[in-house]
Amino acid sequence: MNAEDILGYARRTGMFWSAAEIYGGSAGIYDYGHTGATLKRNFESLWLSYFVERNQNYFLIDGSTLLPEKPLIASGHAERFNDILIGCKKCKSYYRADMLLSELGIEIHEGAAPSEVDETVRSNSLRCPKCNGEFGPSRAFNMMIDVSLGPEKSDRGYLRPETAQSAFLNFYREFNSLRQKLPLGLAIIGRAYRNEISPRQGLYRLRELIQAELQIFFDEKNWEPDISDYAGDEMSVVTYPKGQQERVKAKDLLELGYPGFYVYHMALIHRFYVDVLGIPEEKFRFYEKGGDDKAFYNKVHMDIELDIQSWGGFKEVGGLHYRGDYDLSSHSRGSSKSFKVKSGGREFYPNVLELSFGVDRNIWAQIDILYSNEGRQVLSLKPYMAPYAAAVFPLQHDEAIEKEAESIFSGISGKFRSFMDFSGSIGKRYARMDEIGTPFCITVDYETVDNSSDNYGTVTVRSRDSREQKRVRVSDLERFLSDALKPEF
RNA sequence: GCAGGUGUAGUGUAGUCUGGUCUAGCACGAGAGCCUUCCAAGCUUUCAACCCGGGUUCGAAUCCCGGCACCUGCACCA
Repeated sequence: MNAEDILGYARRTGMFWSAAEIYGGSAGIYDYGHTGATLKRNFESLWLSYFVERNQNYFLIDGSTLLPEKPLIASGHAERFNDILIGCKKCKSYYRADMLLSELGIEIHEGAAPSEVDETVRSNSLRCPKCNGEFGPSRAFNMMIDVSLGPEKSDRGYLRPETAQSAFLNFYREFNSLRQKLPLGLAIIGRAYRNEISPRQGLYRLRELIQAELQIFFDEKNWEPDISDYAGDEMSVVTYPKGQQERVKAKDLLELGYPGFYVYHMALIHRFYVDVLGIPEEKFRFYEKGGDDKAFYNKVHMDIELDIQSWGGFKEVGGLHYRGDYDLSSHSRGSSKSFKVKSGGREFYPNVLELSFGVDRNIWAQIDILYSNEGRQVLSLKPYMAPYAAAVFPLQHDEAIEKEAESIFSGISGKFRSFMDFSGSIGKRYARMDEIGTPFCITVDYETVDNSSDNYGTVTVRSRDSREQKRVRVSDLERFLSDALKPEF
């Protein structure tokens, strides 16, 4: 399926669509509908229980999406997001002023204003390297979305460009509140904002996006998660600078020199995608970034990539970044407070390992990879991911059957997200549930309500993928569902 | 932001070049009813669209202008 097909599917089935679409919408801003919002929530809770809640040292926090200017100056975002763009009047090519000038061997101080860039261009009589055309006036382009605060709108703030900053800003308080133990993991699931120039391809490049991030603060010299269970796990990795995709075992990565804690989390992430979400092995890989592609503060930087047909191949859906002590040291400088910690007779800035996931991209990826419209239309989500856990159908229009169906629905609907439908043929109702990935359809038939039948008090439960049915006692339904919906980890 | 393309019911489309027969067709879909003892069946019936604004014309889905949005490429993507 291409991106258009997925958007059509998503609109039709209540997954997501352009925000404010009745006014024509706006690129890079999406709303989730009744199925999409639940799918997203399921992904978030699964992520939370898998990566965060299973570890006694990791905790969920929440942070404001609106931040004052200062922390974002300290983090480097204000400066680095403030590129100056300069465009050729003739061929309309745009350049980043700092890159253009340094290529031409002209020095200009960092943070130069557009007027200074224009003056430099004028005094050096610079022209477009492509067509020798004249440059128009340069202008600042800020990837962050700024807001003005206060009655005079005099205080500048920004919508946070990544959730990570909220974790760094709150490290000090949480570290003390949690009695100064390392490692300490702070997880945030929330929204972030970037003024992307050209948001496209559905949920790939968004101006408002949802991130699920876990920032783990640790002592670089003293963190060795037990990797023995994972040593033999084999996964696809493109290492830098080799640039070739290979199958590598976790223990081999250790020998290649990647830190143990890094490899441990690679294996954890790999299992999350393949075992827990059901992504086929060959559609998952790590892609190591180096050189200019790597953020300067990262010591090791791997993108988590999935092979997504509608996006034309392997695309980034998350990242595993060893950020060193960049974050706490820069906020120490920025705030004039020390975030060094004392441990083992040493005083140091905790290092940070960041697990970062784009929630929207992961939702799209699951639809892309797990939806099939060849023959039957089925979304093969893991049962615990599906927007509805179960649907309850009366086989036919019949008073006793419908009454029993309603009673079953009210019995399970508070515990499992459930759906009920009385209309149309049974096959059509099954098909509708297949399309949005409902793993189980519970059908009340004549035997259910016939006390002379051997099957009295039982219903048929149809599995989405096999279409097979088995009879389950109504009184066992709750246990059946809770077993079947248990996440696989 | 630049260039090109596109914009018709919930979805996918026909019609646009060559203005009228378009009271906008089709398929899927959705609703109501009938039928039906398990996989999008059938029958009856209903619902629903020309992106927005202006202009030309006796007459505009169709031509022109402006806007908005989307798609593709370029540039951008700490």
